[in-house]
Amino acid sequence: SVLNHKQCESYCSDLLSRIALNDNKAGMEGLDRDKINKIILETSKGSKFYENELKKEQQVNQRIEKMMEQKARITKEQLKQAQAEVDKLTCELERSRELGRVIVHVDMDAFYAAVEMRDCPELKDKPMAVGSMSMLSTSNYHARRFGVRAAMPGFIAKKLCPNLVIVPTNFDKYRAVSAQVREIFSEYDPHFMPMSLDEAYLDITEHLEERKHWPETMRTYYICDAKTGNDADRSAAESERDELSPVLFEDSPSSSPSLSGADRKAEVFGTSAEEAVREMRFRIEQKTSLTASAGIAPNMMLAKVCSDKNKPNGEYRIPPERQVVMEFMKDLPVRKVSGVGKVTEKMLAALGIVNCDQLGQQIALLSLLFSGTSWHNFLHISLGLGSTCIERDSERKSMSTERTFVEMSDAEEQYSLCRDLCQDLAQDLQREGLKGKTVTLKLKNVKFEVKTRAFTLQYAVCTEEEIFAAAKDLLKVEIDSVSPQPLKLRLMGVRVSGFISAEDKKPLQRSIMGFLQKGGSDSGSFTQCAGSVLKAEEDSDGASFLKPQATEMKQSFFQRAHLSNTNSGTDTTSYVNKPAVLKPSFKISTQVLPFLTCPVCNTEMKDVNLTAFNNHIDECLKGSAVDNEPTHLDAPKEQEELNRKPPASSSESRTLKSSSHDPSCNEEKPSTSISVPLVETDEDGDFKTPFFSHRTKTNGKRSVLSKKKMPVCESSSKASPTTHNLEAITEMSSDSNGSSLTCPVCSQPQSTDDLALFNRHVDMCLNQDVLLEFRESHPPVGHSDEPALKSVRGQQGSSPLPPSKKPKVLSTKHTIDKFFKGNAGQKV
DNA sequence: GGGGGAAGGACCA
DNA sequence: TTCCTGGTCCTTCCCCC
Repeated sequence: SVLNHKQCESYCSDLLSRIALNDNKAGMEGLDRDKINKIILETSKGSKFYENELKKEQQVNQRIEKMMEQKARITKEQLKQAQAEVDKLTCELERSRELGRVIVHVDMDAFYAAVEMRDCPELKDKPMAVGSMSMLSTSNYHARRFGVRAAMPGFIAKKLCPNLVIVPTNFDKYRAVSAQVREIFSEYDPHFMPMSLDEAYLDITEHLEERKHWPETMRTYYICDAKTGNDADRSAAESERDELSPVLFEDSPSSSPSLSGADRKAEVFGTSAEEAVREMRFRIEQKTSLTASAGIAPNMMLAKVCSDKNKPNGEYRIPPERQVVMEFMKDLPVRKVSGVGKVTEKMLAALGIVNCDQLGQQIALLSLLFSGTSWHNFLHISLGLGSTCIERDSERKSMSTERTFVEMSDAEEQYSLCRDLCQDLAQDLQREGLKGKTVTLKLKNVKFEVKTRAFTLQYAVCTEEEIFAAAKDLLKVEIDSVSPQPLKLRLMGVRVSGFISAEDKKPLQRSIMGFLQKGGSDSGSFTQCAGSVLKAEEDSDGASFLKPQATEMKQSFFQRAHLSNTNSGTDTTSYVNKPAVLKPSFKISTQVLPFLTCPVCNTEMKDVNLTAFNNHIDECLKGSAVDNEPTHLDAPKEQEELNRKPPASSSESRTLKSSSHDPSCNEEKPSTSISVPLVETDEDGDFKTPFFSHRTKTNGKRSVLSKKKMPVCESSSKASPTTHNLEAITEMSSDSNGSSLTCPVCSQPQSTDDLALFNRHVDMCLNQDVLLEFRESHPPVGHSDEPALKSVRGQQGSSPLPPSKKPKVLSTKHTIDKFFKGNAGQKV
């Protein structure tokens, strides 16, 4: 309402470049673009999608503005220097120009649509498309005359062509046809490079060499009987052209133009590249009743452009001569080149560059405005250069799955969907035997804004649990970041990337059980145990909080565990007696261990199930926190009960966390872990205990245990939650008259006549180096000078972690990490 | 300053 | 009423060593 007419026009023209018809496709020449664009615009206008496209367009315009400002600042001298550099590079590129390879790009014509038309001949003469009302995958050439094309929503296509028939996709069918086509490709190049179900690059150089010596019989193909598929026994009548080209494109050339008589039965193909490719297309057509187009050139870039030249059912060849290549490139619009999309096209157009000839003339300028990668690419294009080596067996870099749905605002539903996606992805990964380190969550909100949030683990993962453990934390941060408003999503995706190489796939890490078992043989890799044995520490609401550090922590723990175990030959059972100190944030599995001592009530348990042990500790902590009294159950009785108990659900398990009973406690504040030891330092921050002499950067405040009860959540600069927590534990461990206390580290009863003495004992029990580092890097929660976590992307709207979530388990990471580092090979 | 992770975006079929 | 899915690569920002 505030825009004037001119601005409106400008906005519309801006938008047109983004959502207007892209007629850069075969079969779409000479359309009434204005009319089509008007319909597209009217149908789209006002939608969230439209608004988002407008926003993106404005961003591109800003980029262009910046670029133009930059251009205005370029001096003649700079340009001259740049030109010299470009000339030098051009000479080098010319010297290394390779014209000796014969590269072919084969592309099936309107593939999905053609398959559907083949299988349902009544569609042949109708405008049709494959896809849904939301999105079309492809359209036939009848539909293209109406402006209907791939990547267009079906409802817009229906506006353009009300009679359009939309057929749902059937990928199993397309895959089967694709396999047939690929069989033929492999006969011309066994190492061909498939790009998708319907296209591939081939290097037929070797084939042509051999082909030269082939007798005619090896280059003769009989016309297939379309009814029986038998290509050895055919009558002349069955070889009518209708059967040769049964499906599509009445105007297109046949792949067998020489066949034009009643006695046509066989086709003899020559030895040239064109003939070999025509033969290949002929065979594809005979085998599948579908047509393909092809480009033949000295490199992949040119071959790709050529395959589009005579679509459908045609081929085009650029001979291996520099002059011809340059001539071909001269008038070629930059947008025809693979890799130049609408944004690049628009930016180049702003500089007056539309075709490749203009591109070549402006490389010096481009070298000052674009990145090195970009302008090098432009230079290659302008010279008609491209890859001459088809990358064989290139490895997959990532795998993902995503789903679009109607608006979803319910967090529980979102977590559930997230798990489903992780499950699907895990199955795909396992099917291909892949494991990756980076888990990425992709979210698209109802405004069509896309966000990706990634976390890189230290070890590769592939199971549903492992992937979900990371993905759900990423999701939680996003949900929390808009809380109390709901996160309104329309798409969610999960990706795993950073695949490990074959040699890395060997299990390097022992599982926690392997670690805990006496002389235990490794039961598997870390990744196997990570999902099933370990669980991220869980928040009171049952969902784990986001903590990339936590995952790192888990891994550090295992790494250390492994190192200490394998490097030193430590008796692993020696750790078993003190599991609570080592891994307070972990849920422990159902493995039965011979001997465990509860660090809270000091009960010894024999042959106890670890989950049950965990539950016991939870109960002890809970009971103590609520009652402020130690929980002392009759050990044998309790053990019996524990062994009967089923494993706790992940949402219930909060191992070794003390919970707050202070009504003033902000629920955002994390409950704290007992993992961080107390440290006693002198005024300079040096440790008082004799065997630690590091100087700390902290203020040297002395942490002491006091009998005075302090609320766990009351975090201040005076007392860290760690102090409170240990205090709580200590209180829990004291007997009723307070004359003795159980050390939470060594579990030995200690006299409490002198609390300072008890404090010192605890200090001695702990590796204080741990706390030193912890305190240096992680000030207590709520500390006034706590640094705010910075957003990774700064201005780009990424969500910083909620401050309250940060230090929860960082302590554990350092504790455990350092603990093992400092105690490798020692008994704890 | 370089390496590497995270996030966003361009581009492709 | 309704604008996908799955992939690669590049750029930018930021942190850490």
